[in-house]
Amino acid sequence: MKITRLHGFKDMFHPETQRLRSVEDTVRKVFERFGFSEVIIPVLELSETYSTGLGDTTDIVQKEMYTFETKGGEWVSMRPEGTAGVVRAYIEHSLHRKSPVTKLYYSGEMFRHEKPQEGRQRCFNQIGAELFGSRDPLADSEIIAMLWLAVTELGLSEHVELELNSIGKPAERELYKKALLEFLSQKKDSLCENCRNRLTTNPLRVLDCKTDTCVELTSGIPFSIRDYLSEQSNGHLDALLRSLEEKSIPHRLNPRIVRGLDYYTDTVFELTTDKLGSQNAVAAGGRYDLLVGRMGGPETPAVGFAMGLERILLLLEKTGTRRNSPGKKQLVCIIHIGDEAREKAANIADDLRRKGMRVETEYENKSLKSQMRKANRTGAAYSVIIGEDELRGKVFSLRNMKTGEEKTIPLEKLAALGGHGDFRKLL
RNA sequence: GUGGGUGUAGCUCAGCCCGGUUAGAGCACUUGGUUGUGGCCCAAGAGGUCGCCGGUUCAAAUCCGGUCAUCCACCCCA
Repeated sequence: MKITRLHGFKDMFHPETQRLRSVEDTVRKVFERFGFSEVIIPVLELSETYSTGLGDTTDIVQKEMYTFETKGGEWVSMRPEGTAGVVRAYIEHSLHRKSPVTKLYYSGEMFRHEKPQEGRQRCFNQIGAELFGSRDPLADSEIIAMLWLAVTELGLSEHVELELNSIGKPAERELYKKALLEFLSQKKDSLCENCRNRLTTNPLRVLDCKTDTCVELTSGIPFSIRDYLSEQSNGHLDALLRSLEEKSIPHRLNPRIVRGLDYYTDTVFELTTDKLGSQNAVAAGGRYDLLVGRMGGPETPAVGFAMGLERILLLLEKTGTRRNSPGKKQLVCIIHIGDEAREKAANIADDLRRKGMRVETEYENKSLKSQMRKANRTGAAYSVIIGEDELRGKVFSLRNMKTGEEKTIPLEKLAALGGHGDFRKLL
């Protein structure tokens, strides 16, 4: 039996790894412009970090976490998302004492035991940001502005939509939920089977259903969550909307948005696309004013979001969005003929690499033709050829692979080549 | 957890319905096309337990059953 990777896990190789890192880098730089600094936290935490953080009843905690007992008898879980761990670290290091506002971002792999499908893996990368210490709507607005700038710099702003909503405080939400339940129960028969179950599990989710009859039914609801929000929550939402208008950030108020995590209060938002099938969210977040307190820290308001890097990659691919890649250094291939030349080639390669150049050479004796083919295939800009003739004359042949131009040059010139090793000057 | 699709060379796939000699193609790889020069072209070569197990049959990649893997969709989510 061959050993294979775990179901739902992916190996990633060259051009893709580069694309992912470049997306990550772009986003990271935007975050830093907003004054966020990176936090690196463990992939493994005590399970209660997530059960109290995300809520016992959430799907993530109930059935999607990789949880196991350590030899020491502790129950631990692989992180299914970033916020809970960042909050734990925020509390553990008493960051609230160091500064009234703390802005942190993280990037890394998350683990969820879900059924994999397009745009959904059991291990995926998220980059996310959390702002602690402000309950002002301007903080929400800044977080959203940062997300928007990130997708703009990624070239994706045309392909995504920013949807937001307020789900108020738990007590307000409960009232709304109750009213919703009452309304929906009366029309139970026109709901899809799923939604009939949701009535007992999570009535808010019915709003999210895509079934035609459910959409029709829910769009006829004569009241909205805003009717149940406190003056403060409504004011918060209004102020946020106003700020987004002023920053000209396109957005859509969508009263149907509900989030899967318990910790959100007031603002929730999603960055969605219609180009990834049912995996339509590429980033999501919101405000969570109660979480720090709930996890044992001082009452601290906070807002944040996370972005799925693989989904961003998929979206870039599907929309044919070109990103200018950082551009690799030009490659030089050292080609050798004969044992003596082979060793010489190894030394020249080493020398040029110390000078900062990108250099390839063949380890074994191969024909000139095959080495040239390889140089061509790997996209070398120049070839340095060391054969018996060159060795005897203490020279090397330098070939420009694009033009085919070739010249014989004394070896000392190679040694005297400056830091950048500009071969153009030699030709 | 539920439903559907697909498993044949490193990759993308044909062949399967209508069982039958050494299981194919393209790409990639290796070597060569007269002495030490790449790209195009040409030739040769290497590479496969036809996912696995069992059944039917004189004979199975092909038919049947099971199993595993993977993908897609639902659920949920980034």
